[in-house]
Amino acid sequence: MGRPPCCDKSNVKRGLWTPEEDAKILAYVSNHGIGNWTSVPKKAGLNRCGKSCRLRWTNYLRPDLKHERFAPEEEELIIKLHKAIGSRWSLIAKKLPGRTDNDVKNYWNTKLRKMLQKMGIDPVTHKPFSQIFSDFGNISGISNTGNLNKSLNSSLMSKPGHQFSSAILTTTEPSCFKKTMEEQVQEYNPTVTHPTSWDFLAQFPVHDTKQSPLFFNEAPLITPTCTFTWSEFLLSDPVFSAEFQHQQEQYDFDEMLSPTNSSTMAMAHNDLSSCNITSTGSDDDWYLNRSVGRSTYGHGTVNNGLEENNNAADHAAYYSSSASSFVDSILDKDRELHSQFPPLLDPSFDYY
DNA sequence: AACTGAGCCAACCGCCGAGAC
DNA sequence: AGTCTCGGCGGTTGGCTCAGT
Repeated sequence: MGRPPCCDKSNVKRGLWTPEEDAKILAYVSNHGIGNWTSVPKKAGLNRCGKSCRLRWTNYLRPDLKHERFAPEEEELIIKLHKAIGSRWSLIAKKLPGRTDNDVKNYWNTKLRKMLQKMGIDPVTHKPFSQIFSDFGNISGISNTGNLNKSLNSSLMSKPGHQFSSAILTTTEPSCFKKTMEEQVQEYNPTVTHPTSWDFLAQFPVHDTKQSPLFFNEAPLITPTCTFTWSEFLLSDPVFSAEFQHQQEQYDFDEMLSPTNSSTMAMAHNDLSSCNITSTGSDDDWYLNRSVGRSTYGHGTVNNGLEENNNAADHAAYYSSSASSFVDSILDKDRELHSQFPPLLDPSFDYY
């Protein structure tokens, strides 16, 4: 039969590693090098699974690891590579010396993904939300609802509680997706000649009119089982997101990687250049080469926002710069909504 | 001071392909 | 040939920290 198991899973220590355990791993590796991890716990005097030892070494104890914060150029490279190859963290980490796949994955999930969402960019497709909804508006056949469902659920509704219910986004309930956005809005309100995503959303019944104003606390809206965040939809709307769109269009990684740019950008460029096909010609390398360098991101404001230490300040400045017009836009749009869809809104929420 | 919730990250889980037996 | 583990990987979770109330 096969090999014996590496350890008794039920009889090994789990959880956080102590400094003493780390010291044992380090001492063992320095004396014997990296070999068969299965035998490491026994030889090093540890009551741990070999797999756990390998992970501890790989993700934390390796001497070549960086433990400081991610640099702006690292952030940019992660975003660019993620756009190119998706969540293949080990491949991305290989392009970031001193970083592990776990590091990159954690950083993406806790920082970069949220940052892109705040900027109105779908972290899965790396497209502006408005474009997704534009594409969505053009969907006329049932065949595309699966992709739409995946895209919406994975990007816009990243939180568990922020998902479209299957009652809305499945092929078994296609009524609202068999027609285009325009068709549905105009069917509901023929006076709307050029419906936006806002108009499309407005046709759905309000969930609970006793709740506080929907715009400012992201209350569930569409149906009792169908929730989303207002801010994300506002970003997707052509009216509200005009400024965001402008910034996104300027966020062009191709230009960012231009040799004429700063040394930081040149550094990223050099790193990316190493992604190109080599003599080994692996599929992964081909994938990287094929995809990297064709991003449509802009740069400038967004680029500044990527800098860790200045992140909060830059984002605050970025958002506040358009705050008044943004609020005005909301109020204007709400007035319009009141006039076009009076049954949908509770008059008690007249907050302007 | 106590509580709460969000952010963060180390560690675990489960799957897969390769290879040992 | 079949069964099993190893090593690698991406996804997820548990628990710690800290800011806000």
